[in-house]
Amino acid sequence: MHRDEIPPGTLYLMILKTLARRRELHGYEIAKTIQQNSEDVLQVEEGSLYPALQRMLVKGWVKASWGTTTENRRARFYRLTPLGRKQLEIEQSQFERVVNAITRVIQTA
Amino acid sequence: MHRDEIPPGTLYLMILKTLARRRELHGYEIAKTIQQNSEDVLQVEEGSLYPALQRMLVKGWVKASWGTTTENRRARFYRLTPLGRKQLEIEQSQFERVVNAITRVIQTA
DNA sequence: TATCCTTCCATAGTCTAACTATGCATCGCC
DNA sequence: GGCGATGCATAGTTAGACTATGGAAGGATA
Repeated sequence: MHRDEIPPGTLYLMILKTLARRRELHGYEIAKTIQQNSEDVLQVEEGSLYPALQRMLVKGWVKASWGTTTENRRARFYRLTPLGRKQLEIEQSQFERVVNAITRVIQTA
Repeated sequence: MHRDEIPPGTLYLMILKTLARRRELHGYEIAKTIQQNSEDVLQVEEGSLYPALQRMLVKGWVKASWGTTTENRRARFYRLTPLGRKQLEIEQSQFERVVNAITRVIQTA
């Protein structure tokens, strides 16, 4: 089954939202969660995910701590910060706003 | 009123769709049409539009011819090619597919 | 034992495309 | 004269998702 590329910018939104409902997740879990929730349409490449998480750390949207998974593997766990939670709201409303606008254009046009 | 940036890739879609229902339009008209149909949410910058039209010419999605506007100005008119029409269908279904997937992620997550 | 898949992290480098800034020209209006 | 709107176009910047690649550790299997 063919997978599509993720439109630049929306990766942040999906990561933020995925983290918002959990206490903490590590990178691999985030990727798998997004893939599953998109019903396999979206595939988050590792070369996209980890740089994005680094940027989000710098921006202060997430915090990270090293730990071990249930399978006893070394992993880095990410948690949303209050700033990240605010950013999520911004990104979400922005997304809806833009998608609605585009939809109007390609319906009305 | 704050305007949002256009997600990379969707500009093609909006231009194609805008041209699909007209015989021909020049660049400035395309920009204004998109802006109006989006209810002023989307602002197509000239520095985005004209390079995009050039690329679409190269791809063979549009044809161009010089003429004069109703206001007697020199302008370049663009028309959709059959290839452009096919591309429109591709872009449109791709857009819906991806947006639906993202929506699932940010609702389910 | 060797091999292979999966899980997990990370970086380097490429590439697309939307952006800002800038330049040009003409028209109408004040 | 100046200014805004109409029109086209290019140069250079930037963000961010991608490919490719590297590593390490676990479990399964031959």
